[in-house]
Order: sequence, then C-alpha cells, then structure tokens
Amino acid sequence: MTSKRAAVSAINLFHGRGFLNGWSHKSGILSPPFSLFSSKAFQPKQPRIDFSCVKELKDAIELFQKMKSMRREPSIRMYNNLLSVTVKIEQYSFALYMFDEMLRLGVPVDAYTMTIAVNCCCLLKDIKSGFAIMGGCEPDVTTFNTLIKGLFLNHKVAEAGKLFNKLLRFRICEPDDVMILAMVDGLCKSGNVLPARDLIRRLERSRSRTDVKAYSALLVGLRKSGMVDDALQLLSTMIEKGISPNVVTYSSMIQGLCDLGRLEDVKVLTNEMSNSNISLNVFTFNILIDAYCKERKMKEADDLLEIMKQRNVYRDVITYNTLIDGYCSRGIDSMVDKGLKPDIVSYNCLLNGYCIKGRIDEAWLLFLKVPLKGLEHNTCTYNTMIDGLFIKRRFSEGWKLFEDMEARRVSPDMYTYNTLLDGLCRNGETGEALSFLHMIEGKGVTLNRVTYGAVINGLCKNGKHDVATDLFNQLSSRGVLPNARMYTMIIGAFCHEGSTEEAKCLLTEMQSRGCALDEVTYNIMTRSLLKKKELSKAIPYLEVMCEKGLSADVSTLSMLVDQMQGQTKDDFLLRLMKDVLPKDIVS
DNA sequence: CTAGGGTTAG
Repeated sequence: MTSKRAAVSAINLFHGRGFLNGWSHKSGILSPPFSLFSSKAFQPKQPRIDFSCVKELKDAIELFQKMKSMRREPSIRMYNNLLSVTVKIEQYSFALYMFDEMLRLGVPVDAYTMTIAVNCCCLLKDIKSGFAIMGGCEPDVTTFNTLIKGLFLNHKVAEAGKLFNKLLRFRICEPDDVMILAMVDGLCKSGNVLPARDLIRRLERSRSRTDVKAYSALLVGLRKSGMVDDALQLLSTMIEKGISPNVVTYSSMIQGLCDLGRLEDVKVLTNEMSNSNISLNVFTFNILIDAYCKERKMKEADDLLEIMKQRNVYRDVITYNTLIDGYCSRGIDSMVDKGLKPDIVSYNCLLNGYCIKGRIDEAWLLFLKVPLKGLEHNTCTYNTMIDGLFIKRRFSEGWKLFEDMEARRVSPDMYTYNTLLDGLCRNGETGEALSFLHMIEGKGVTLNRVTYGAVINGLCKNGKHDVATDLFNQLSSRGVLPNARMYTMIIGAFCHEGSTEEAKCLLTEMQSRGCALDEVTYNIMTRSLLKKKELSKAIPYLEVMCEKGLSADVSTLSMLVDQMQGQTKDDFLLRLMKDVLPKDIVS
C-alpha cells in the first residue's frame, strides 16, 4: 500500500517545494487501529440521520449544527455522509467550512473526508488548497484521481501529466481504471486526443488492459476532433481485444455518424447493439430523435418515440427540448405535465422555433418571460434572440440586446459574433464588419468558416472583391479551411473582375480539396468566359454540367444563345438546345 | 446513506 512518506515526497516533487507551508493540524488524526470501541460489539449505536432530506444549504447548516451538539459524537461516516450530500447540492464552500470545523474540533477525519474536501477545492478552482489538504492524512488512489481531474478542470494539463507520471515512476500508487479514465478524458477534452491514444497504447504494453469507459472517452475525443472513422476503427479494435462496448460507447459513435448525416451507417450500429443485447437508453434515443428532427424526418422521430414508450424508456428534459426544437410548436406544457421542469435550453429551443418562423414578437415576449420562470438568459438565449431580430432586419434592436448581454456579463461566443458580423454585412456595413472582425480576433476568440464566410460574402456582395480575396487568402494562416460556398464566392469575385485564369485555378484547387462544385459555381464560371467572348472555353464547363444533370441559369443561357448566333451549330450545341434550354429562349 | 468515472441541446 501507499506510504505517506512516498506520497508527500511525490507532492513535493510535483510542486517543487514548500507547498505544505501554513498547513498545520494535530498529529495523530487517525484513530488507533485497536481502540476500545473498534470492535462492533462495543460500538455505541448511532442514531439514524436522514441525509436525503438535505436539499439546500440551510438543511446542511442545520444538520451540521445538530450533529455537533449530539450527546454521542457522530462517527466519521456520519460526517462524511453529510459532506457528501453537501457536495451533491453543490455547496462546496460550506463543505470546506465543515471540513475545517471538523479539524478544529478534532474529529478524526479519514481518507474519504479528505477526498471530498480535495474535490471541493478542485471544483472551486483552488488546486493549491487541494494539495495542501493532502498533508492531512494518507492520500490513496481515489484522492489522486480527484486531484488529476481537478488539475484538468483547472486547465493544468501538463501538471496533470507530470503528477500521473510521478505516481507511476515512484510507484506511489497503482493507477486504477478511474485514474486512466481521468487522464484519457482530461487529455481529450483539453484537445490532446492523440496523446490520449498514445497513453492507452503505452499502458496496454505494461498493464493488463484499459476498461470500456476509458476507451469510450477516447472514442468521444476522436469523434469531436472529426476523426469519426478512426473512432469506428478503434471500436472494432477494442472488440477484438475482448473489451465489450456498452450503450455509452455505441451512443457516442451513433452521435458521430449522425453528425455526418450517415444515418444508414447508424442502422449498422443499432443492429450490432441489439445483437449484443445492449438496449438503447434515453441518451441513444435523444441522439437519434435529434438526428431525424434535423433532417425533418418526423415520421421516423415519431416511431422512435413510440419505441421508447414500448420499452419504458422515459423521456427526459433533453428529449422534450429536442422535440420542441424539432417540431417547433409542441410547446413546453406536455413536459410540465410529466413532472419535468423546463430548463433554459427548453426556452431557448422554443425561442428558436418562434424566431425561425418569423414570429419575432412572440419570441420577444418569451424572452421577457424567462427570468419570471426563475431561469437566467444564457449565451444561447441572447444569440437566438439577436439572430431572430436580425432576420427581420431589426439590426439596432439586436445590437441593443448585445449591449445588454455584455452589461449583464453573459459572455458572447463565436455564434454571437457570427450573427453580428453577418448582420453588419447584410446591412452593407462591410467596413464596420471588418474592424469588428479584427477586434474579435484580438480577443482570441476561436472563429470558424461561418464567421469568415459571412464577412467574405458581405465584401463580395458589396463589390469589395479585392478585400474579400485578401481575407480569403489569409484563411489558412488562421486555421480555417474554405468550404465550397467560400470558393464559389471568390471565384465569382475573380470572374467579376474578368480574372478568369485565377478563377480557374481556384476551381481546380477546390476540386482537389474534395469540395463539390455546384450549379452556381459552374454558371459563374461559364458566364465569365462568355462575357469575354470565349465560347470555346465555356463549352467544356457546359458539357460537365450536362453530364452532372446541372442546369444553366437564365442569364448564362441568354449569353450563350447570343454568342451562338452565326456559329456552326455542332452536335453538342444542338443537343444543348434541345435538352437544356427553356422553350421560350429557343424560340 | 462513506470518496473519484465516459455519452445528449444553438
């Protein structure tokens, strides 16, 4: 087992020196192993205490007072119970206060007490105190697990790694499944998915094997980094190794496939699940229902709801939120009837429903009602409302709401900025959009394709083709890959300037990146060539369009007809005339 | 009912 000396030295190694300064407590805090009362027969009977009635801070305070004044001193287990429920109601500061009091009163705390206290420090983002508490008595693997998780929670990734390595190297404790999970999950969530995968590989070379939860955490990490196929690959690898995936593993893989719209592949996984006798739970159903709702496949979503009912899988708040979001109108009442309390997401979904239907005044009333329900507007609430106002071109009201948001310390995120930038652009204020963009970039907010797409689109539409092209060329240095839409816009910009050669280069580049060229792109390109009277160069594009079943638009066609006057009508052009051109243009 | 565990919303 762990020796206290080893543990403390590990902590010193970790922190350099002196972390225990200022921490003092009575020595001999642990009970002697064979005290008079350690045998069950002599153990005074503890009065029953109902901890489940602790629902809020004042209950915990009252109970603590009561326990302190009890004639027979409550056992440490009773105190631990109280601490535990206090943590469950998220009163971490009070839990720590009780912990201090217990030390002051000389209550013999144990490893459980200490782990709870360390956990509270971590959740309150006070890692230093967490480490300091460890001087109190012998930490075990659970305590270290709590600390590792706390380090990740406080964004101290390197420190978590160092601590983990030291625990291994000095054999301070044997890492268990929970510790490996804490490491894998922490690494993945801090964007270190590949190191997490390496860690599992490294451990598997020395230790027996990684459990299903750690694998699941890694799969989630891979999925979130867009490596869905790697995740699926790993899923089969783990099955080969004899580690059986469970409902969580499958659900997260199903989520990954749904994100990519691969609903057919999802069926393979659900079949695998039923073959392995793994039942879908409410999570799995929620993911599936959400996917179908997003694709407007309401029949399938309804079928799933029916299956849920048959299998006694109960809808939760998220099921209802998904439905509100998907159906946009079913309201919140039915969830209230089922005894579920709508949360801020419920209202955000409903708000979104009103906004996308253009029922902006109802949306606004709902927005105002949220605080009356005891809920606080969050970033998403503001984003949805601002977006709704902007759709109606009520820009100044949207900006006012943004100011309100900042005043109330609700932090704007990428979505907020995307909406605002898009609004500026759509209102023709491209100069303001550009300087706003630079301001956001200065804040270090991560921006995406949507952000830049909105600005580039605005610039193009307002004739600022060179500025748009500059920004487009800077995308890769900002870690953003252009999508088909952005390529099309810039190709359009080049075409507009008559730079068809540059446009052609971009067209080739977008094809090599696997972006699908759509009707718009072909039309722009063809029109640009026709404008330069280069009919022979335009024809190959028209041919490709014919092959792909894409149609030329009216202005392309009229230019084409124009230039065909007096040209020899070869077979292709005749066919084109017959198949593609609308009758009124031919005549 | 003595501590630490992976999956779902814009």
